[in-house]
Amino acid sequence: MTPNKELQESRMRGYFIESTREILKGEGLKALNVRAVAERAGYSYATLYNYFKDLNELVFICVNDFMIECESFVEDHTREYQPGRQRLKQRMIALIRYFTQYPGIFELFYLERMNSLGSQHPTAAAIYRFTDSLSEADLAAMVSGSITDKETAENIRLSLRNAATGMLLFYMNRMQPDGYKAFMETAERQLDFILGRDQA
Amino acid sequence: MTPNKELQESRMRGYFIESTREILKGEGLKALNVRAVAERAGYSYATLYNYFKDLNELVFICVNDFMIECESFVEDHTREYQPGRQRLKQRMIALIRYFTQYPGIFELFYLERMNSLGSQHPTAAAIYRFTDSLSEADLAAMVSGSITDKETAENIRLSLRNAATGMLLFYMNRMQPDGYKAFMETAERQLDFILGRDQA
DNA sequence: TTAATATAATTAACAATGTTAATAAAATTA
DNA sequence: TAATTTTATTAACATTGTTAATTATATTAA
Repeated sequence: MTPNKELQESRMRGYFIESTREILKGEGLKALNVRAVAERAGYSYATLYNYFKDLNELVFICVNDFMIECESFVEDHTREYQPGRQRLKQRMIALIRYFTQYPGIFELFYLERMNSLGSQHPTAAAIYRFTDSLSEADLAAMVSGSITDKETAENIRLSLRNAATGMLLFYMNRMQPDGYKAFMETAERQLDFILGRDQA
Repeated sequence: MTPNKELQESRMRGYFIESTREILKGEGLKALNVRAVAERAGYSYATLYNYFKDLNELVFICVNDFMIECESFVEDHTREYQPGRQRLKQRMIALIRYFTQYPGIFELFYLERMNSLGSQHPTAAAIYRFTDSLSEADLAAMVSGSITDKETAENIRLSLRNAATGMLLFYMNRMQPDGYKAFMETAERQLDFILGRDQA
């Protein structure tokens, strides 16, 4: 019987990745450390280093997973809409919902640790383009449907990105506006303001 | 001769505060630690604890100093303008300039460490209101001059705050858009978009 | 002025965390 | 089954924040 080394290794990696995911989703970055990850995975802290270069590697893997997860979440919540302005708004709302549900993931994406590694890291670049990738299709539809011109679409793209991350940053870091409901109402008003009123 | 205890203590505090300011402005948060602050101040690391509760206290003092400094910077750069939309735009540009000049201060204001302390801390609240306080007067002027209605002014206020912090966040963390000049052009376009074209 | 006391500063030490080196355990092969 | 390779664990080190113990300095009372 020839042991399947690759399968074994991939399982081991999986245990640590799953453990990291759970901590990040549950308690957030502050609670993440090598010993906590290893303990939850059922191994000693040093074992982790047999499968990953360092803790950051694990974090990056999770960031990529979360991006995919968030994208699916947004997709699932906007299936009934046609590409265009209304769907774009709903997509942004879904994005905001996802992050308020998992504040630790937002923190991970836009704050702290990303800092520690250089900006050229592919994961950092992917995060940078993340909200853009979510708005891309709808903006294209709006342009081709002559609802907006190209330049405005570009401004909307940037404004949406800043509005989403900005509002979440302030909401989570300083808990303002106070309470989820008030926050979502403000968010919706902001989105309407950026996306403009009916005009086509 | 009766020694002036208060003067002595205030001088000592000053040495540590100045040291902290220099490190934050120069090398940023990552380089800030108790031993570095104390060494630059010319004392042992433990001496710091005779004058400050902990490193965070020192950081908060600096945050407040930097807010005042930034406010003066903005004021100095917009003296020639009348209150209103044009000045508001210039004020935002000045704000962005200040933070690009001192990335460490931006990082300090909006990222990392603020996290570590609760959101109820008065310094956190002051940061939250910081951009609002800069835009307040001009927005009021725009409303009273019937250039915008109250609701729009409120939307502009939020959008400006998000745009400023959002663009800086992306620029500094991921160095995008590439280069200072391109960044400032994008920033100006964004501000124009948010503030709206001539309409009064 | 000098001994006693209070104040202030320093070194030693501890805890938490990331990481690596040395050792032990387990699995594989000859 | 012994030798070897692979994998996992414990020990250990570095960094950082913080506190305790110790030493040095300044102040006060005789």
